[in-house]
Amino acid sequence: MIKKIERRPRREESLSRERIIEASIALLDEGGEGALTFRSLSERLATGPGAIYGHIANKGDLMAAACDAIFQRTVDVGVAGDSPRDIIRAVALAMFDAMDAHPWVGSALAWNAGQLTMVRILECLGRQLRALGVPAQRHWATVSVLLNYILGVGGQNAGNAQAARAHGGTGASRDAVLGAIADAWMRLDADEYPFVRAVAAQMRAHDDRVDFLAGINLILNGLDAGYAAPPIA
Amino acid sequence: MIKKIERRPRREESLSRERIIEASIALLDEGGEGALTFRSLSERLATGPGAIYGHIANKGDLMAAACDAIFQRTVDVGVAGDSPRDIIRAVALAMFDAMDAHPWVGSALAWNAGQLTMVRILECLGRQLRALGVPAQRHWATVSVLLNYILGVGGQNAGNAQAARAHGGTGASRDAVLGAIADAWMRLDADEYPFVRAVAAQMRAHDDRVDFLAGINLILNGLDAGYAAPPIA
DNA sequence: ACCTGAACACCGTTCAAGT
DNA sequence: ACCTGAACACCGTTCAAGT
Repeated sequence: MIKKIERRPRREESLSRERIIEASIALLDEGGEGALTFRSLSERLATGPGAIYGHIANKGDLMAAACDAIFQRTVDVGVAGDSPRDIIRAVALAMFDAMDAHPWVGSALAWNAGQLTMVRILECLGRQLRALGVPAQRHWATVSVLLNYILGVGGQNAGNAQAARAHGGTGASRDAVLGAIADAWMRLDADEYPFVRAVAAQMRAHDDRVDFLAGINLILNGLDAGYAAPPIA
Repeated sequence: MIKKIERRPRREESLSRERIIEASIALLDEGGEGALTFRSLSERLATGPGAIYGHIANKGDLMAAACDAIFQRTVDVGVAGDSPRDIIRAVALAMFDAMDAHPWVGSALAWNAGQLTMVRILECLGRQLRALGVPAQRHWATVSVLLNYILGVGGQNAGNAQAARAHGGTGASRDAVLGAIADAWMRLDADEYPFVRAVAAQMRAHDDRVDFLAGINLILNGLDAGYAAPPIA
């Protein structure tokens, strides 16, 4: 008799929190926020809707865990040797890219200060601020400005992605949405809305990532001038 | 016979878009995001769920209109004679206060560039940037930084309000939530998370409105230094 | 102990039927 | 023309019943 190697059949990897989160991310990436359902999820996992509750508390918990998984490696992008400003820019861009690739993250992302990932990002950004010489009593206010800006852009991106999805496919529909807005702006009254009319062309052609980085730089530049109300213009 | 003045009975103000939006805002203020339902709304308006669709397209439209109504007067806060920076601060604070008083606005607020209110805010902020001497080719990038920051803070406030509502009433529960987070931060590993531990106390005691204004000032200060990557630290 | 899936109490939206 | 409200196709969540 041929000696069969004792390789236990290793049954179809059983239900686990990781497998649930992995499947959730796949569903969200494929179909957007509305595509994650306890029914669609349990179908993909070949189980019943109730089984999921053995591993996660509720849908909010599930969404938070999925966001956490997306941000998992975001903090490690800072290469040793870079300046504090470079590290902040790198981490911010990594967060932007993650939220750009998975737009549903932006809308589901409240502070979630309980999640360890957010704490890790906070720690990373905070250390750079310390290295930049931000005085200790302003540490909290300063990191929270950075994080609020980053998460705010993510949330707006999420809204845009949802609008683009509603108006059509994934590719050129963003241009179509932006173009329609720009056209509407051009039709506004010239006396009442001169600025919006003038800025419409820039809006139509803008690059989200470039503008995002410009905002980070603006905040970093502002650090040098401190928090006091600036001199009267 | 007494001459009755021809004052037509003016039947119980009939269903209208304004009345629907007004009732929606009341429901959202009283019970948060989950309290607005076509059933709860139609009950309050003493009608059937279907009647509402005669005046609004769908729930997204309803939420957008409610947000719009909240921001209606936000732009008029700038008093003539104030400096551009003062006007920007005043408008930003007015938006913060509106989103603070109606936390559901923050989470429902995507760009919504179609809404006239958002265009008006854009126009107001943009004019001040022009007055501050921001070069024309940077107009769009700069207003979008301001707006993304403002809307981002609003979104985070919305998340906090929802968390506070879940954990208890309205008053001291915010302190409880913040306190619980700060306590958790204090228990983190001292070698791995020195910054987060050190900043926990500030976080516990922070004032959202003060920090928000600090962020606006940071951005305004950054304007003077331009958009180029700052010198290596 | 863990999975199953019918059942419950909702939800947004529609539409024949009324007035 | 406009309102009505039952009905439809969902949703998150629960829980007796199975294995």
